[in-house]
Amino acid sequence: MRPHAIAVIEDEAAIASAIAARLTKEGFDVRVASDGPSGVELCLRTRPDLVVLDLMLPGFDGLEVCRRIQRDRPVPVLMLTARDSETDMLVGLGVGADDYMTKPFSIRQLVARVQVLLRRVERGPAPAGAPLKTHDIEIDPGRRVVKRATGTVHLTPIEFDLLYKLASRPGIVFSREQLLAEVWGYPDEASARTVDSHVGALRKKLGSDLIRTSHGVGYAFKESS
Amino acid sequence: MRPHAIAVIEDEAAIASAIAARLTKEGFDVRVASDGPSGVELCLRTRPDLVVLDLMLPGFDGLEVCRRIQRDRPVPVLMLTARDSETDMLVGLGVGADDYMTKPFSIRQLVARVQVLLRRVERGPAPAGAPLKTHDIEIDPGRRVVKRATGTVHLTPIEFDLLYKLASRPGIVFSREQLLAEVWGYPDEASARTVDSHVGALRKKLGSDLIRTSHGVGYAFKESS
DNA sequence: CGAACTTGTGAAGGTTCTGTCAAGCCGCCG
DNA sequence: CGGCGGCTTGACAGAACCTTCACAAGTTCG
Repeated sequence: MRPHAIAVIEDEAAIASAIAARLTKEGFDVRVASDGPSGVELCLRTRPDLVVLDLMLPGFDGLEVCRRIQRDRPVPVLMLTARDSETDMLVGLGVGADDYMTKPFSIRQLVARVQVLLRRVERGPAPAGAPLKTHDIEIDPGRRVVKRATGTVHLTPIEFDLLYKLASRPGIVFSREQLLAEVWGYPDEASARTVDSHVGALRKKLGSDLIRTSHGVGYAFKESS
Repeated sequence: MRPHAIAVIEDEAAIASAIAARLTKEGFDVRVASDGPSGVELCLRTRPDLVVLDLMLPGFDGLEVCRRIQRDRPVPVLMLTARDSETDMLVGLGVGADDYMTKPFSIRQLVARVQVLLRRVERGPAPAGAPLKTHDIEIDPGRRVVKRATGTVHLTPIEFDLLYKLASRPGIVFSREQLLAEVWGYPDEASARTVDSHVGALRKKLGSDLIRTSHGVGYAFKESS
């Protein structure tokens, strides 16, 4: 599986290199540009799987960059902004940004969101998100659909991500904190009990034996045999 | 399963003690230092699993502390800062901080981030634990499941941790105090007799010859032969 | 062999964790 | 604006678990 390519367009060298270093460490193929025009050029040339884009850039600003990149082809964009301004966000989302972070933010959080975004938008020629099939159940991350013998089951976005995460490593026990970090992306924005609720919802929809409770530890997807 | 050691380097006594109290309550082994030089000294001496570090310190500042600690060996750092200053964060991340919080913050949030950071690090270089296989028995810490020829055996959390500890060094006798410290984490949270109960439970479930009693000393897992 | 001490065992009691439900909040759409 | 689906949170009951205790059984050593 070829590593995901990520373009980082950010003029402050310190933050650009911090982000690039961490993403590289996570196994991504990272390219950096430090102003608007070269950022657009970089994206058109290398066709990254995801773009991390600063809103404030020399040349022309992040919104313009975002528009031009998206004109070429749809690509997930994680936008960064210095101020916590709601209008910034609205405008940003209006031109095709998929997520949004306000500085200061933690690099960890950024990595988590990048991963969530990539999975969420997983599609296209690369068969990266192969459907998982097991126990008469089929989980298709491309179409975000769950099928079983009796028909298609409707899951909410979080339910789907949670199920996919668990099913990606059958038998392995995930702690609530781990799930919050990896499925939600934001460890602090939900309490551990929230995980229980969603597990409960999944069991109600899919049957109670699909997800095993490891008392005092967490949850695991049922193993194939 | 020794408790994680955490160093807190923070000059404001109120904040330092609040953090220390909460982390201690969560089961961590906490040490506090109130200025840069003694903070570095503390870290070099006690080699904590994680450092909570204030950016603004008497002596030399948090960045310098961070650099010196990391020079010794890589250790996750959670950085605190008083102001919501962007440059602070950038520089902080540049010198190896793994996460970043702006005062005022909630202690709860801090604890959550500490746990996420520790978990993250643990999954990294030290693969938490490989499955142990011996005597027709398989102990898999990732799945928290015990298998034997006759099928899967259900163990409670402490039973599992205890068995894994003993089985990790077959033939070696562990004292009750040692087991309390390493499995329970806190020696004083249970009496030595509690260990006996759990050993009894394990024998009942797995057969009485798996765990050998060393009279007057402790218990040991059966040697391969 | 017997006393002193250690360990095995089972059950009671209290504590913590989980399953479940419903209320409240938010964003979206009509 | 009002309804709706989805997410989070808190409350509560029930389940799972841990600790402790008492006594029986075993071990050590004089």
